[in-house]
Amino acid sequence: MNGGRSSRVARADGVMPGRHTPQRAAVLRAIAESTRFLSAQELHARLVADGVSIGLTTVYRSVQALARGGLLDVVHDAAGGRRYRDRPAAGHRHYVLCRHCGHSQPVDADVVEEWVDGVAGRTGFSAVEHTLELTGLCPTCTTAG
Amino acid sequence: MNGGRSSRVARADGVMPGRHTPQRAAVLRAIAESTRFLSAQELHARLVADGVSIGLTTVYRSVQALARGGLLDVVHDAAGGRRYRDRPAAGHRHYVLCRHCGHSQPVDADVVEEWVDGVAGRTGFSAVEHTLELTGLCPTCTTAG
DNA sequence: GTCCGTGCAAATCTTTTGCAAGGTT
DNA sequence: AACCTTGCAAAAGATTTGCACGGAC
Repeated sequence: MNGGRSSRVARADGVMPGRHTPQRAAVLRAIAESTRFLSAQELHARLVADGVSIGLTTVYRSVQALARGGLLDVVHDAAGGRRYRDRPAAGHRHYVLCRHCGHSQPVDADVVEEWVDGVAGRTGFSAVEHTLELTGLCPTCTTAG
Repeated sequence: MNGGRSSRVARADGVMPGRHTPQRAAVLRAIAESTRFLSAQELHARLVADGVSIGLTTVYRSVQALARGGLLDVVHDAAGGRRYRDRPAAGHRHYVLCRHCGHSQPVDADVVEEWVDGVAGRTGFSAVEHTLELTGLCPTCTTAG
């Protein structure tokens, strides 16, 4: 999907920094294909199941780099582990995750963003950053009961 | 587990599930005394430093029970670990944490709560729950920094 | 050719569990 | 006396790191 042939740091291309390797391409692809937040372990299992030869360590390092670069969004699961999902567009996005099937759906959180901007002024804190995680039961799982 | 049994000793500062022991009282006291979110390990270190005889396991079990009972609020630190703080009043509260000194300050998030209520209707998800964490630099650290 | 990415094993770290002893009610 | 809580040691996991090799540029 990306024609990332440029030397490096092809941000506009949506490619991770660093060299182009089959493993990284696979991680990127696997993440882009899921609407669920996946843990590094799940991601690794998926890749291996798909016949990709990749080590768990590499998956960890990949998602780490991608998250650092802002290409992935991260949430914490109940156990405290990290789960990743590709970030649909530039900027900060929030999601509702289904507690039952794991499906995630972006939600428009402009109201929250604005509120957060105001927090700085109201509290005296500076450089305020935020994390917002929503969970629930998706329409399908709600119906299926 | 806990489950609101008939506890004869209703404490002035909150209901401690289960029996009344010196260790639990100490955990409760230590948590109530701090405006910082503390990890189980930090809490344990503090207690021991204060001369309280208590095991790390007990601290873990205590915060676990307290959080489950809604007496503590929880956040995740950068490493994914859990940190606890007493919940100032009934209901759900949110805070801004100082990334430098760890101090935390409750913020009024009614706007967000209302927005969250609307998310269910807008997305089709049901039983929506949320987690909101804010970090920044507190006034003191902003000035000093 | 150089440097970076990979991957295995081992190391770390946080949190949980088994179980016997002691405290509470 | 009955049952719960404690706490040590060990277990269970998740994530990171050391190091040597192979591929990317």
